[in-house]
Amino acid sequence: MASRKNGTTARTRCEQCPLRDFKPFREFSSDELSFVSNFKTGELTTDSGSTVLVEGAHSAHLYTILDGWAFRYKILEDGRRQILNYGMPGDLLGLQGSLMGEMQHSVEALTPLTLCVFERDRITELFENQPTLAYDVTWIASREEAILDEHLLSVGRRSALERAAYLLAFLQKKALSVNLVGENSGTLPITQQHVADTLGLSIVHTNKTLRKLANRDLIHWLDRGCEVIDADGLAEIADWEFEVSTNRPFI
Amino acid sequence: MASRKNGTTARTRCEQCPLRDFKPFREFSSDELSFVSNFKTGELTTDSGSTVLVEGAHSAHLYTILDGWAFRYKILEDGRRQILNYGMPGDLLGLQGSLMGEMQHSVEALTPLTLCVFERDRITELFENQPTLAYDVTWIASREEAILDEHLLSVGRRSALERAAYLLAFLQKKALSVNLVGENSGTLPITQQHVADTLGLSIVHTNKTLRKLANRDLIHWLDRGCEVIDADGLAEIADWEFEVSTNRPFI
DNA sequence: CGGGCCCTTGAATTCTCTCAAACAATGTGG
DNA sequence: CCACATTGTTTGAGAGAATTCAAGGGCCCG
Repeated sequence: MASRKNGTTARTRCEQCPLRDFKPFREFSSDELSFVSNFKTGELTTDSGSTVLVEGAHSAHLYTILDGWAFRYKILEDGRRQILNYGMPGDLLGLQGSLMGEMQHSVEALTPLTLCVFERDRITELFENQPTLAYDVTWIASREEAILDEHLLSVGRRSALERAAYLLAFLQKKALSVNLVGENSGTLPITQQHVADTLGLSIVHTNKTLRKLANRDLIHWLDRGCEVIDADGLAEIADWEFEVSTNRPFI
Repeated sequence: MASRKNGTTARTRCEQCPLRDFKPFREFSSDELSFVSNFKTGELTTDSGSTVLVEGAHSAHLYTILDGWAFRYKILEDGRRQILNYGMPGDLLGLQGSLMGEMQHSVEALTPLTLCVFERDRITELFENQPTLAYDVTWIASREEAILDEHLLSVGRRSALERAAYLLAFLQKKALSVNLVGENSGTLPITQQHVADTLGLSIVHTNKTLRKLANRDLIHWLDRGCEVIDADGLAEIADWEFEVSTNRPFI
């Protein structure tokens, strides 16, 4: 288990949640807002690199990312790791564990994280009293599924270059939507090992593939991060279109 | 668009749904049952090979498989196809489209299918009046996500032999749970092309890989189907464990 | 200053793909 | 009933992609 800085009580009040100002998210009714405000039992801060949720565990909590980057992954017995998806502000962590008992994947912080903490046991309350929020939760689960579909298509059928292009375009567009990077600024806080473990490639081949993208001036690879220069160019290589989802929910 | 035999009104009454007799599914309260019975607007029968849902479409319907096999897939512009998952009795089709507007993948019948038909627009009713069923829908979405995670791990990190072993073990166990095959009988109604498109391999290499499994007497490959001899042996090769989910929901 | 982590590169090996060809089973029309 | 087209499986061989092994360099931190 990894280290955690601390777990203080709620600092950010839901009524003043900074995420509500972002374009992509939908508005809450005052009823929904007060429910969520009460549903949130605290806030958790973690170091970069710490493990937030562990495969096999029965976590008592459910989190929404308030700030920072995370990733979900699974590992085989001999250590081979597959990164499944990345989490950014507004993303829900641990829903699977809440519904199905045991976590089937782990979650690790890519940067220092700020998480809103919810009690797993109280999710029934949400379904019983807040049908619109329940719908939102299902929407979120369904969206995650759609993204996994796209990842699976990528890993299964795209070439190494296309895969890398897709991943970086995806991360850039997603980060952009929640202001983690700007249109022409900001870096993705990942290493080439993360890219390799997401694409299902070795680190050596990943390195050579990223070099090709860098040589075409689509990205700049920095010390431990990636600056995306031309996300649309990347998306084009991958034959991928980003669907701009406005009005998306979060809890 | 593919051909369809016909689309008659409900034949099978929910109160006498044959799926309710299977071990893995949970019981309904009479209230839930009457809601679902009313929620179901008809029954649809399709030929093997027909397309049930198309990527990009705004389907007005949502289906539960009552009988038969199906698969979900996505294709790239140049025709490369990735099969995402397989559908069997009790599985929900088209939820993503219902929640997010547009279908992001297609669904095709692997055998003749019998589907329960629901109206997309009425899903809000379900969330508003049936919190337990709403929870079930979320559970189902979440479970699909967990399966996709496992597939992604497989395609990303397992060797060709491990991948094939995992897939066949998965299909066999899943089919077994809904009586589509017996413990020592029944075949998976797939071609090697389906296996290839699921594993992200070429058909030639898939053929050679399946041959290895057949030579070890783990499977028998028939004309257009696969007979699994030793599902546990396959699962062992893949370092995979099937989680027996008893009491799982379906709509 | 040493150790650890990350990026980079070359070379040999292994895996997987494409191309090509054949055969078996099925179905159709004459 | 046979000729023929179609679909699915099988095999070999050469080409291409990706892996492992190996090694070196840069940077940060204790």
